[in-house]
Amino acid sequence: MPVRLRDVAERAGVSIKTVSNVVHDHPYVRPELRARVQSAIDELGYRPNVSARRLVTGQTGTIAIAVPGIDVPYFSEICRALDQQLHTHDLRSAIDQTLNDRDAEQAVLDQREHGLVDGVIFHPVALTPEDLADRTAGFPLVLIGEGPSPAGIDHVMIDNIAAAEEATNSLLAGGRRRIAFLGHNRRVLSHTTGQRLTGYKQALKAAGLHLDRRLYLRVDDYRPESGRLAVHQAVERGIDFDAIFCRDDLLALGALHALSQLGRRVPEDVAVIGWDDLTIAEHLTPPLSSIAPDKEEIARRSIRLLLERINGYHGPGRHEIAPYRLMVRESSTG
Amino acid sequence: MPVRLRDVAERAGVSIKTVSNVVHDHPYVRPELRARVQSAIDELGYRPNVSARRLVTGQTGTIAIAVPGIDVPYFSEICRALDQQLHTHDLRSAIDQTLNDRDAEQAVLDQREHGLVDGVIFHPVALTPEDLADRTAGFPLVLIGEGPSPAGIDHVMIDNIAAAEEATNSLLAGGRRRIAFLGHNRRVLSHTTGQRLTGYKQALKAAGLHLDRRLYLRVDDYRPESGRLAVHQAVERGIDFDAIFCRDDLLALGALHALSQLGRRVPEDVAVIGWDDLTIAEHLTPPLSSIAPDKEEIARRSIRLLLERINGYHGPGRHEIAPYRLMVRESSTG
DNA sequence: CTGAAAGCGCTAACAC
DNA sequence: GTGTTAGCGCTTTCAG
Repeated sequence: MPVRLRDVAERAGVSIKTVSNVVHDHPYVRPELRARVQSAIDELGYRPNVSARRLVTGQTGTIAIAVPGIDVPYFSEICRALDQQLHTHDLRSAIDQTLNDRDAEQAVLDQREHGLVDGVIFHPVALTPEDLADRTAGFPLVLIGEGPSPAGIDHVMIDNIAAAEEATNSLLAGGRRRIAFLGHNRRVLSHTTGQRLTGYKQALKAAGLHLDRRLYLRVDDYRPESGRLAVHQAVERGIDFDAIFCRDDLLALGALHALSQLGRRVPEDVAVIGWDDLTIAEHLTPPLSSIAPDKEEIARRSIRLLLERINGYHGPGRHEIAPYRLMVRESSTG
Repeated sequence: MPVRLRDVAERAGVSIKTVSNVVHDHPYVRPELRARVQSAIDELGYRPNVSARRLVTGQTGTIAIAVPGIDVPYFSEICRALDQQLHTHDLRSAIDQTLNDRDAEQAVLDQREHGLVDGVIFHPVALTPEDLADRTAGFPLVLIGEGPSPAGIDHVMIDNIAAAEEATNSLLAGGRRRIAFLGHNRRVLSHTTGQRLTGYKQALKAAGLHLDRRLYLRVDDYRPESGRLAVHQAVERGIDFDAIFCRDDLLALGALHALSQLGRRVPEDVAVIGWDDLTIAEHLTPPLSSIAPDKEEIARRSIRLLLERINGYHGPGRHEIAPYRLMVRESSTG
């Protein structure tokens, strides 16, 4: 049923090779022949069979992007950037959701199947450093995010500690002294949260403030609702704060919601800073200050590193730091 | 370099077929042999080659999902639902961004390459009815969204007119009389906007209100910033309104932002209703009322229709209406 | 129950 | 410049 190269060749009265040359825009095909072949292609509606091509070339032209959840805005935005940039390299993306599941993350390391993609850009969250170290080496892989990064593997991230310190400092500069940290994990501290918390602590320490662990507002996950509840609970317990530094914008959204419900004005009574600078951040009420990782740059660098691996680089793991900016908006001003 | 079936066969001292049987969990393989083969697989680290398998079976086990933008929250949420449900069918998804580009949408209809996916679930926005009608028939395709739906093609959507009417009615029931419609297109009216506008008009007409075209707040695109600007402009022009029915939640976000900047209270001065019921909607300030399309059901139905096509159904196009709910929250209450 | 062999559609040497 | 042909790794009849 499907039209093959051979069918086109017969129709045009040429050899398979000539058709292939036309399909691949090979130069040195007599214009007359080219035209004849092209019309045979059009008439027959020929479509190259990707699987056959992949089988023989061993290349798929596809890069896997593995993230915890495609509908988590930060990852949606990262995926959009990666996908778009991959297209400029004539590559396509294949997005994988790991849903915070360790087995699913193991599966992306394992590459249980061969010939599906040429490499993978991976934001792990559930894997341990050992998991990563154990991986079957060789397959082109670049890690993004704040997870563990064993020696041999390329990694792109922003400087979370510095960014958290800067955010906290801007709160301190605004005269805030009781700064809560929203997003401490109720169970094990995640890599991401840990680094942001470290920056927060460093800033407080540098300012000569003592650390009040009651200001760690804990959550089980990073849904806005969890942020909202955590802030309510803190207030119920009589914990006093004049600012909240949030682990990410989604928790910050929940915090804003809670503060509004509690009748606390933002930023007058409580200043709020988030992280990720989601597209929606500047339109929240009030517009949300946020750490803005340079997502385009994260995408650009991880693609570059991966392509080098695919093209044969076998050296040691590279560790790249992408830029970020602190976007100061109304939620933390004044 | 890569380990092939043959390598495993040699190592285990059996034929290729036997290895294949083990890989596919074929019954009737002597346990002893199975064990021997399995350990050869493990020792060698055998990974089946997907391209080869696809070439011979003609199946990819992959469904394309084509949407305008993967970082537009509504589509992220749809993609998440589709991807997750496809996994329960042992299918994987391949997400395509068309970026509102007609050529890119044409390309998904065209399927310029063969053997990449077994079918596609497609939310077009830029295609004309003729484009759709002209498509090379035969390839399994299901449309979602409010775009044109020519006779032969399966389509899943919600009843936009009824939903818009219901939303508008709830505003009317709250005593609102000057209800603006935010999201009218400055140039050509999109299918989606058109249907929602129709429902809005019908509700006003049924209530005996006359239509004031000055209440159509126009935009060039659906970014929050466009919604914010449109509301500012309306106020500057002295247009008076006590409610805004928004084409979608992102525009509604911009509207809330504008109203906050203008010092108009929501819902006291102006009630607001959005559309899509994004995850963030219930956490906005104030929580946003919204039409909630049943995304899981949209995913479920479109997958079902597509699988039927893939499994040989060649009948006429089906048109399915998925349910929706009006989520009434603070932004439109009182 | 296991083995041998044909061929999926394409690419790329290698001739001509 | 164009044609011939040998595989890429796997599935799948069909024998045994």
